[in-house]
Amino acid sequence: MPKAGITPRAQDYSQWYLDIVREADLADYAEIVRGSIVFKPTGYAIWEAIQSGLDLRIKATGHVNAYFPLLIPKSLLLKEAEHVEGFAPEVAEVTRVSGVELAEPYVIRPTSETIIGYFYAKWIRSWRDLPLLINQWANVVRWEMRTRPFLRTTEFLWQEGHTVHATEEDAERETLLILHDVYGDFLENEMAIPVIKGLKTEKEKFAGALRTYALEAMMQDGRALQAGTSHNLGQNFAKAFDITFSDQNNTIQVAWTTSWGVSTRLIGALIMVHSDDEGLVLPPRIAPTQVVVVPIYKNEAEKVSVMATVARLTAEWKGRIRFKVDGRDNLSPGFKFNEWELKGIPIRVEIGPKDVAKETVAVARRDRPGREGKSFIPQAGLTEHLIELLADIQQSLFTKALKFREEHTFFATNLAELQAAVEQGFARCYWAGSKEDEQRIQTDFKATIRAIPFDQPPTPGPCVLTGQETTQQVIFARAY
RNA sequence: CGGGGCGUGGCUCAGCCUGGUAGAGCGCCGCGUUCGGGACGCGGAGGUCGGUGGUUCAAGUCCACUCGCCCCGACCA
Repeated sequence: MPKAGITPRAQDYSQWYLDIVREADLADYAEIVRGSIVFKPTGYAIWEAIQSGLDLRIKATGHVNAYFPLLIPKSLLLKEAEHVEGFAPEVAEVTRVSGVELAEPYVIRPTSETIIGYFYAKWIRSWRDLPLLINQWANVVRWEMRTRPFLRTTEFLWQEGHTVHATEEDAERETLLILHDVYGDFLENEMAIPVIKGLKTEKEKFAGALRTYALEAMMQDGRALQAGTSHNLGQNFAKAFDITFSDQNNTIQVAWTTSWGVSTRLIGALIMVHSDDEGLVLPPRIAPTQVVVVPIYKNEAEKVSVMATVARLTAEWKGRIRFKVDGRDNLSPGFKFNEWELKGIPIRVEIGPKDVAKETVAVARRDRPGREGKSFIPQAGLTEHLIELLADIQQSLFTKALKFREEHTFFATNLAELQAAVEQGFARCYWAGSKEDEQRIQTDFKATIRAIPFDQPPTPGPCVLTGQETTQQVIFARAY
């Protein structure tokens, strides 16, 4: 039974997504600021959980955090030709202050390669200064044409890593380290989102990059969402910003740089991968609250004994389970059950007079909504049971998402199959086409090459478009 | 930016065609009864009708402009 206020996915997937955002109280429209949202406390708490999981991994791989200015002199942005061209349409400028025209306008950063490049050129003198491994948590502004809460907003929050290396190999190793050990590990193990990792085509790569690697996830409507990118910038930015160093032989060398980022879009991915028609579903490792306790009583005497039991049981949870007790007196238990399901709390524990008498509790798991996911278990050993259950929910969410992706991925040998596949999910196929061919597929089928996956076949086959023999397979999909 | 739809109490919407001074349900506040899957009764508060300008004796209603949101498309994390 779908919740009041939530459009079923099958009826209108876009509307379902917006309903979840509103009903789970994640965000509010900042209708006075075009394309912007307010991250409400529940939505921001999810971002904080994402931040802490990523920050841990970013630091574990040797990076440190810093912060660079929001405003970038316009002249700096213009230094890398391909980069300018890529971002020009979506850059906002500050041209006047107090009514007076500025001698040189500033742009609000759409990303920080340019201003960071300027400072890196100042800071780096010797091979001993390398590698330089810095990350920043920041907001950026891109004036996109069409916005959607979390998935694409005018201003968004993200982290952007910017590193400098002495050799091309080092830069490439860094780019892949981030892709696998930071993003891939975090997405799959913390967010329970299975990803396809691979290389972007020339058409899809970051403006100014040598090559771009990305992680692509499948949403429940079969569309792809780029969850993160890691760019090997080669020497393009180093040349434009004069990032050079003296090597061991005292020869001046141009450095190699990388950049990589994930954004608050991940919250959108989280919603679209796991949630259902009952509301939000949060993986336990990301959920700001993992267990909610709903006490049940109908008079003061029952309240006293129930709350005593709640206090005794939850005392053991501190430091092991993130939980809260819903002590609101004005709402019925049934209302609370529905509300916490809507908000995606992984486990609900109900404790009433019968449980006090029988030394049991009712435990409901969110990944199986309604009464179906509810069982009565003894109070003895409850803490361990809940911890195991959280791990089980985490695992089953990942397994379910992976199964969905596999069931919606099809191998295409011709254009008709390719079209049919991208209407359902991902199309995997041999590809030897040009950039123009890729554009044609996009025009005809609304699908783009999301990735050239790392796992490639041992044997060649005919290109889905040209028929030419090739060993390269790609993933086509409609994308967010 | 192009095509379509929509802005009226916190939310969902009616009223607009055919101008006459604003309504419903839910929510909210108070009191009481309730409480194991979205409780009920009684009483109450709450709206310069997205904004600006115009037409008119009179505008939520008609006209123009503008801002924002949603859907589809092109651009993108």
